[in-house]
Amino acid sequence: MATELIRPILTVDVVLLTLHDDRIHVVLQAREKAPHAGELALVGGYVHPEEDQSTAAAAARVLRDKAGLAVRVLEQLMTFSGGDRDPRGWSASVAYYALLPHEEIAERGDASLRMLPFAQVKGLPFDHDAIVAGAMQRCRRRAAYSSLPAFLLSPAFTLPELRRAYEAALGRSLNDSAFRRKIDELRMVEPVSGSVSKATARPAQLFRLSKSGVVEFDRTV
Amino acid sequence: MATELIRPILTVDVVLLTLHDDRIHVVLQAREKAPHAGELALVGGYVHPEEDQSTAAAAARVLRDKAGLAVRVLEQLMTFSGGDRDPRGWSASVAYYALLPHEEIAERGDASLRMLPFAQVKGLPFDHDAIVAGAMQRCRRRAAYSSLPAFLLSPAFTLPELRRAYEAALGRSLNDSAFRRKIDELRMVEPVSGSVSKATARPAQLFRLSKSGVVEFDRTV
DNA sequence: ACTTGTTATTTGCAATTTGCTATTTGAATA
DNA sequence: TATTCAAATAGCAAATTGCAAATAACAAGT
Repeated sequence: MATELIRPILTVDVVLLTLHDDRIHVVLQAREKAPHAGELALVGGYVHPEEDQSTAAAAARVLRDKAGLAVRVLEQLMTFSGGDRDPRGWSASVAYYALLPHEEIAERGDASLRMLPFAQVKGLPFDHDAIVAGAMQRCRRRAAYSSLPAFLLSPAFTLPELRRAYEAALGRSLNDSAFRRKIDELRMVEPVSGSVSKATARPAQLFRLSKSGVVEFDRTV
Repeated sequence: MATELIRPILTVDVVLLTLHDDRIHVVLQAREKAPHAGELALVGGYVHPEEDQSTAAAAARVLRDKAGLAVRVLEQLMTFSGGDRDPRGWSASVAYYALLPHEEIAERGDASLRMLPFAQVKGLPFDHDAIVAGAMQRCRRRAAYSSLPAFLLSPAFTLPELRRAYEAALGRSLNDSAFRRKIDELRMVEPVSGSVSKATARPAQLFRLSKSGVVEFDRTV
């Protein structure tokens, strides 16, 4: 049957999110090739069936090869498709989102990476604006009942830092004492020895996640 | 570049969910062609780039042509991919889930459709077991803060019916009076003239959704 | 050493939300 | 007309959440 012969282009795109200045930032990279060469866009690339075990593996490979990054959280968002989204033809892009601490980008990330506050991300090529918007919406919702925002931070963090990560992800401020109570009841974190001095005030206790991956809770955070 | 020439197979699969006997059922169809000809599997098919505007359009087309159904809710779940999931080669399947009232299937659905309680769905070909499990998990979570379960019912329904739909979707029983209070506070439904007699007891008021699509709430239902 | 400023952390209570149970209502049936 | 059944409502107890004051720890200046 002829239709089986027409196979669309399959790509992956990764929405890299991090925290800076108490705001979620999107990590972008100037495109090396046409179309839209030179323009800032999501980190992405073709799926290579002969070497990628899955689209998730393709996303991890692209992150590694093009951005020099390894992430602790890489989750699939959804697939964007159609004949108009890419001038090269009918295509489907499996979009992923990844969270990583800000230091990672500076220390290990490719020098070509740029960071933009989410609110300022617009005018990206292809349908990348929609992909970014979708990723933020997913993260917002997921932040409400999971440990996801903790992955915007280093493995060891303070409770005020964790609260600010949640606030940035949720887009609203949280009551501090209620937040601590919840984190405690949900058994989300455990203390690690050491503390952080914030220069001119009482130092905060350091914590780490009690489970290594993203945990979903029954209740809201 | 050679890798651009190797394009994987792209398909869509739809997890059709409905309510029967207060339990979520999955609608399956015997496959017409190899591989796995004759076996029950998800309704699905190839994406046809020349006629499908998007994978969502492909899913709607497949539902229409292979199952004879039009659904009010068709949402993307996620994409399943890899070299092992289909003997025809490296493939990606964009999975969707759809909800529809039980009567629809009997009245308009193709005669080849079969309905199985979710708990009994296993041993499906390809990775369809995983796709069904993913769809149920997504629906469970989404049911907690949206009007999704209402789409398992006819457009006009009673509050006891709506509660049972939520209970089936959430997998736990709900307190009746607390449920009514929530539905009221969320302004989810509005009464329609007429009522339903349940044979031997007080008839229930009929309601319809106040918004036509799936609505997400800030609070839990 | 002592005071002041700043942020972390704890505590207690008020307000809200939720869970539970009993009561009332409306229709079919005997 | 009395009885039965499920729908719908009402009222209170328990749990959760929001808020604000009190306390703690450290740095820097007096």
